Amino acid sequence: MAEQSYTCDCDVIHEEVVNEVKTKMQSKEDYVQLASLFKLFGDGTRVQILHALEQSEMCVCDLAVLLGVTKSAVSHQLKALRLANLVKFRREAQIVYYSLADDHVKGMIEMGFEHLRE
Amino acid sequence: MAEQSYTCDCDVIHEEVVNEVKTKMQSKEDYVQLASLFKLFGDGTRVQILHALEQSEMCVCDLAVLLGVTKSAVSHQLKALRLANLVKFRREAQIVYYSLADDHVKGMIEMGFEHLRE
DNA sequence: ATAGTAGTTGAAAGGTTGTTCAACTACTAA
DNA sequence: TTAGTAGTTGAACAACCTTTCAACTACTAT
Repeated sequence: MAEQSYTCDCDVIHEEVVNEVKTKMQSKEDYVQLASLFKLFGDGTRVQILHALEQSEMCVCDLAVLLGVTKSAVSHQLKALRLANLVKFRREAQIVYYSLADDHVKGMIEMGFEHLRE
Repeated sequence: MAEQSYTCDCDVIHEEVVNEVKTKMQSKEDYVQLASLFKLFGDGTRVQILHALEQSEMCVCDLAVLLGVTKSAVSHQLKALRLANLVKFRREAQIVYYSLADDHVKGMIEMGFEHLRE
């Protein structure tokens, strides 16, 4: 068989399988984007914030007290969650109330906890 | 009200809400464990491996060719996935075949892609 | 036994990430 | 206006993560 320009360091062992699977795969960028989403759930503080907001909308100070971290740390994480459209917020005087943007978050966290219980 | 030893840098604004939410929260370690699970989906290479194995069991070289990375990189990531019981494997002569450990993985990835499409 | 391929592993290097700190804005109350 | 609290932000630092490289094990075939 003709030589191919592999970017890896080994031969194809099951070429048909690889080709078949290749047709089912999404683009590289899609996976990077998907990974970025999961990454947001991949931090103890952030996942706590998300689970807390599942129970009730809360302001930055409430979250800081609940988690035992600084306002700044919470605010930084909320910004990341905001940019990914996982949380939304409303301002009332000086206080900014955060809440979950939709129900996907709840489903993700439930599914995660389920896997751990198994 | 009596002074409390807060580990954060602000006052409780909505004490009842915080106390109510606190009763619904899991332990800190539970969130750390949950975050560790999500962290595994939070890397482009790993999430590609998982999605590929959703289609068919494959050996390390197949995966390396499919993703365009070295055997070593794939093997390192597979080890992490193995330790978290997300994938299982069987050896046949020199070849080690990997596959998904259960159906939770499929559900997680589906839910993630769904959120991105929204 | 020898050579070859599949796969694993530990260390090193570079990049990414999370928290802290200090300075800032936004809004309120006197 | 002034003081005070809520919240945000950027820089810096430390911790962590991913890939690469080189050396290794496991198994096969001659």
